[in-house]
Amino acid sequence: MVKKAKDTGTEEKILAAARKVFTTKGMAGARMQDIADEAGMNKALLHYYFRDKDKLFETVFLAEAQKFFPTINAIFASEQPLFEKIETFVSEYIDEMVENPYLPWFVLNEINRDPDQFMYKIWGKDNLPKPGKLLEQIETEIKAGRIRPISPVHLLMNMISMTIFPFVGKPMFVRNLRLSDKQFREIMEQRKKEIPSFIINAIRK
Amino acid sequence: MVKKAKDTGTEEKILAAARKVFTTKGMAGARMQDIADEAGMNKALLHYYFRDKDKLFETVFLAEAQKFFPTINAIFASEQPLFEKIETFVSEYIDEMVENPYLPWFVLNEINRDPDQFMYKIWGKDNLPKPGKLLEQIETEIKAGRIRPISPVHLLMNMISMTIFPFVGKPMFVRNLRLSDKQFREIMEQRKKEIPSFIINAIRK
DNA sequence: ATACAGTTTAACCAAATGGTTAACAAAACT
DNA sequence: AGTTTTGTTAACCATTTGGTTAAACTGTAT
Repeated sequence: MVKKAKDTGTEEKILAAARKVFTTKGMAGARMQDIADEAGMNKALLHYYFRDKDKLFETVFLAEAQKFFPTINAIFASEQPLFEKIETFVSEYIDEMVENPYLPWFVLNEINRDPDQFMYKIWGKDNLPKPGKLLEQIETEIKAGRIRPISPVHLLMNMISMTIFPFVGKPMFVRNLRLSDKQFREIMEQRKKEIPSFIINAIRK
Repeated sequence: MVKKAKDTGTEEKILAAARKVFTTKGMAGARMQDIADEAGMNKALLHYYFRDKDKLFETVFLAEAQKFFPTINAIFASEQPLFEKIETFVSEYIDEMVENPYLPWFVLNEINRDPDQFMYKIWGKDNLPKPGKLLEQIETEIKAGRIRPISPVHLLMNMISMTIFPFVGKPMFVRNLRLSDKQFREIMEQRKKEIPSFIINAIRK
């Protein structure tokens, strides 16, 4: 009853290939044959390890989605003061996306395909991300007169938007601002400081 | 040689149906039969009016993309002072997207599928959107000491991100913040004021 | 009425695609 | 060794899907 002995890691090869194909072409556009080719093996093997296309996709997708919503709850719920929390959030997200630039597009695509089904898979029924604490913190700061009055929802949206959107719209930005890939990465690196400072300037009294 | 006489507007029906199906399922996920069903007619008619799937898609796509990049160049190049220009941009874009919420996702999806091909189709070879003037304006304001020093590229990215991303990530926001469709629309309406004021607070000295 | 062009449909076709199967190879086990 | 279990492949199958065709229908001009 030992686990598969030798094994060059066929299963891993499949997952890697599937990830590549699914993330670039999406579920509908991906072909099982493409994945088999990419993995350098027979198509039937995909079915041997992962029953069918749906199952394979779901496996890949869940693994990727975990990256996209990483320690989000931990950050939201932590005891850090507001400004620090913003810095942590922005910085960690950008780091993740610099390494996997296709991620936001892939995940958002799925969310759009079937929002309810999706959210349910990621967070279980009740493990929803709770921005509640963060929203409270914002209100507290406003009442204490330390930051300008702003609807917490808008602040949250602004932060998330500025952090994630450049990656979703990367081809657009790269093309229209005539950026090289290296330049783009540098700019994203800068944004880890730039966004928090932008936000803080906007709200600090 | 009169134009097609009668005509209940078959061509328009096809386009409307195709738009609906393509924008919700994407090019790869859309089925010609779906479109025919949606339009209430025989599949062959689609080919009669628009040779093949690619042509039909391109027709729909170009029409939609025009909405997404509407008067963008006019705004960028106008003589309005910086702060007003920001207000105009945000406000016009949000108006457009409130009416066609699927638009950003659809267009960005295509850009990702084939960035070069796409950009080429939208703006011709040279009709690229020129953020140059806007970027200059920003630099002028900085030199004049009226706004804090900030890289124009970041400012541009921030503005575009805050404006567009909430629509791309709508299902995510709606779900996690537990918003009704009506509430979402109200929030977007608020953002027409909120975003410019947020930006101005962030950069004004 | 008849002819005729443009329009619409049902039936059909070939290629693509997800999935299966039966045979074969390689370990693992006795 | 031989036998059983696991991994891998080529060939195959059924369905889906984009696209075609030939016939039928519609209106208009002759």
